[in-house]
Amino acid sequence: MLTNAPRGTKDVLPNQIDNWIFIENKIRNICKRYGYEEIRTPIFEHTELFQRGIGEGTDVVDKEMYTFQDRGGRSITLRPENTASVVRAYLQNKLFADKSLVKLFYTGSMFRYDRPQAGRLRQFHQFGVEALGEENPAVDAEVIILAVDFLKSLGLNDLKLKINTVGCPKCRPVYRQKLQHFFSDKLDELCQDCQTRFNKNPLRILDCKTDSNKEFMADAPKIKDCLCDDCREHFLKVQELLNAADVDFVVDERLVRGLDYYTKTAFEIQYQPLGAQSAVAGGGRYDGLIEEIGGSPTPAVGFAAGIERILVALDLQGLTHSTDNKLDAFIVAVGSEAEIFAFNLMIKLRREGFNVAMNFAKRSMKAQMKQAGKSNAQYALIIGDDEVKNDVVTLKNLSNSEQETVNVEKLLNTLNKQS
RNA sequence: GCGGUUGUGGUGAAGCGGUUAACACUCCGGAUUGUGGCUCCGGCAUGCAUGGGUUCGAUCCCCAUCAAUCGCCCCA
Repeated sequence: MLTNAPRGTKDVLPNQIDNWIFIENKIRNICKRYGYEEIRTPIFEHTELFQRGIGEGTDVVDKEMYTFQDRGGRSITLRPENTASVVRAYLQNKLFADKSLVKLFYTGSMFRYDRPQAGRLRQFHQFGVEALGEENPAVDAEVIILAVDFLKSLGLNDLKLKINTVGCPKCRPVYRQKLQHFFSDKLDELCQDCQTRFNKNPLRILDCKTDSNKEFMADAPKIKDCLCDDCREHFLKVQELLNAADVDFVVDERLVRGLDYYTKTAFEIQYQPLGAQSAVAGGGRYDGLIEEIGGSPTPAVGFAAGIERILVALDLQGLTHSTDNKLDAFIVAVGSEAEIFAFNLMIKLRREGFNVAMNFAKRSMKAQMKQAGKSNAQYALIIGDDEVKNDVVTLKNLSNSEQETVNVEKLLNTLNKQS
């Protein structure tokens, strides 16, 4: 057990790091272009922040949070998502004072006590964006387009953008009620899960895998028939802007977000080959959250994307990245005097800016040469008694096997010419 | 939280209730004196996720635990 990482956690090993850096670079790059600034919030917060922000009754809050008492008796929770924290930071630091629209992005670890499976971890990483302070649907569109452009810039194909509107506190309750009314006499025809959804979140019944193809579903009330004027116009405007920007999307009336704070626009980007965990990014507008957390009413939009899922998707598409850090030279040293000479030379060369390595295991010359060959170095620098005596090194070009004996000055010249 | 499948060395893996746990790759060593990439030779699991149990005997059977994976749920 000692040698096993806790369930649902993963080491990112050196051979994977280049993929992460590739993604992180794309994130910084696109956020800069779109005018989003990076923010880093604590990895844990007061439990109450998430309870209030995400909402009691949601799965995330009810059964997926890593919550514990710290030594001072406070209830602390490892963040299951970052929107609530960003909003908290926005309020605490009065970022709203600087400008009316504050645009932020983040990346980092999130924690959810879920049953792990492919693309679902207990510690996972999200990249997300939050635009706080503007109700204009153009911001919804901007955020969605940013997400799409980001994923495309990674080289992903076959992405599917789904959008919907979930209404606002004015019209959603109306819809909710209509749904409940509609299903009230069909309860016994619904599956177990849907019977609990009936009270908890009737919108989800529409999305149920087992029930959604039942005949009467077609007659279920549609949200678009219940929207208030404001929400309807908002949604149309978002679609208009997406069309204008040449972003393909489908309106999916069954798309419902699991977190309480969403209003109006909801969207999700799927990468189908991922299977059950196909959502690589999801988000929407949350005009009520900031007030819920104690600020003055402030509209906002955002999304989050799952880095690990993106990595799986990249892998499925064969888009792996590696930047091999090629060695300029590998030093082969035989004998204890030569070893010291070689070590000093290695340090000197590194200080000159070269990428140099040597073997510390006192292995045979043959073995060291083998290692030099495998290291992909340009040159092997061979140092034995003779070289030490004459203060020179034998420089062997590993690709054409030519070698010559040179002094350190000449060595620097040759290496410089190469790089 | 529920259900299915799986778990053999650094890796990919074969294997059977009974004793040297195939094979390939990687890795390590060697093929005369200070030289790699090819070739050849040799070495590398007292151990078959962990802990119990059944049995004369278990890596192969049973149970539990842990983990991975797939689906449900949820979501990124």
